[in-house]
Amino acid sequence: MNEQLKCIGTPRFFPKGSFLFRQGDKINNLFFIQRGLLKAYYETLDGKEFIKSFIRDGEFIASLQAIVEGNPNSFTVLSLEDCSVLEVTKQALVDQIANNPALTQVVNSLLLKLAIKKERREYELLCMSPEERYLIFCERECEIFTRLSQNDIARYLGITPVALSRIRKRCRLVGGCQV
Amino acid sequence: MNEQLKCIGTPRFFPKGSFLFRQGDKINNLFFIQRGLLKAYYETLDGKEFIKSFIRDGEFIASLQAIVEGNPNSFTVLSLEDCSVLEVTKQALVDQIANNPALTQVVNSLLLKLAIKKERREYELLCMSPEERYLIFCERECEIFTRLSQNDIARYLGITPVALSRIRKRCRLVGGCQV
DNA sequence: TTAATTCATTAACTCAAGTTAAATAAAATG
DNA sequence: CATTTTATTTAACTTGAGTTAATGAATTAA
Repeated sequence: MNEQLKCIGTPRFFPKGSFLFRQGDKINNLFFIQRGLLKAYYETLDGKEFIKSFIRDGEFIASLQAIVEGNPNSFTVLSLEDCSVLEVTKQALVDQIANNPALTQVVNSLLLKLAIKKERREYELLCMSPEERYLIFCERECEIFTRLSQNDIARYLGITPVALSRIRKRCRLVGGCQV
Repeated sequence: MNEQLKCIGTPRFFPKGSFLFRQGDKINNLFFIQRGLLKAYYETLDGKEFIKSFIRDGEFIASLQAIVEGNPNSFTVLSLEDCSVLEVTKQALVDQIANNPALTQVVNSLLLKLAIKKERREYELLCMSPEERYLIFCERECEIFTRLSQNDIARYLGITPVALSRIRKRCRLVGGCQV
């Protein structure tokens, strides 16, 4: 979390189960998470949910497409726990960058980190089986793992809760994964 | 393609079927494509191929992880047609940015575009079926579609050529897709 | 033009994920 | 504590993708 951002942001509290923003909204804000846990997800017309990412303290969430291209936003962000966040408007960020060019570097490195994160997610969805994705998720996200429901984990992996339950059983039998 | 990049890049020619770089290499260069078509792909130990993206004129390809974090690069880039590219070293780019801060904006917008592109790919891999991915690919990439083999298209969609052939048959029967 | 090679389709079979519904288990509530 | 509600597991069945191998079509080379 950057100190310079704190100056231009508004602190906000979102109790567990509240929306930061929703699919279809016009968004012009970025949210820097200071405490808590959230999920960003797509919802289809027939009510299916696909979780894009979990966002935790130290990370930020924004709809690039909405902010940059002015499109209505394509996903929903919901708090899974009580959350303290810093809300920054696009305008405040742009103004601040004008005053303080060093901030461009900060934005640059955030974007770079985001691109790398998305590239890794692409790799996992493209090259790995649901079972492999589950195992690597247990390992890498072990800290938030216990704070999530099977349902949410399944929707993040791109499978149904039923399929995840079967995968967990398989892993238990093999003895590799005792989570 | 940015004029400022042209000054610091070296023009190179890659005939069809040659590698720009390979999985495992240490890369410090970015490549801006001026003409041609390439594929970037992951290769597994047992020889399976997964195509990360196709890159065409006006786009650039680089290994962010390799350049930023100094890791060995995780994918291979191969030319599918004769290609004219502009090779820019990380060092030249960094130097140029020091001299010319405006270039930071250029890099910023490239990164932003990349992040948005990856977000769209994430959406397709997470939320869409192989069949839906195929149909949207036909539609959106119709220009390069005819220049690609079924094999490469399948590996981009995350399925086997056999599965793609079956999908094409299904679509033909329905009559929706006559590609 | 033929032969060789590569690319695409089809068939038969296996396996894992989706779907629906029922059965447990766990958590929240009165 | 008992009850309700929610979360997770299991079962039975369907569907679609992977695998292997054979066939057919299109390209390339001789």
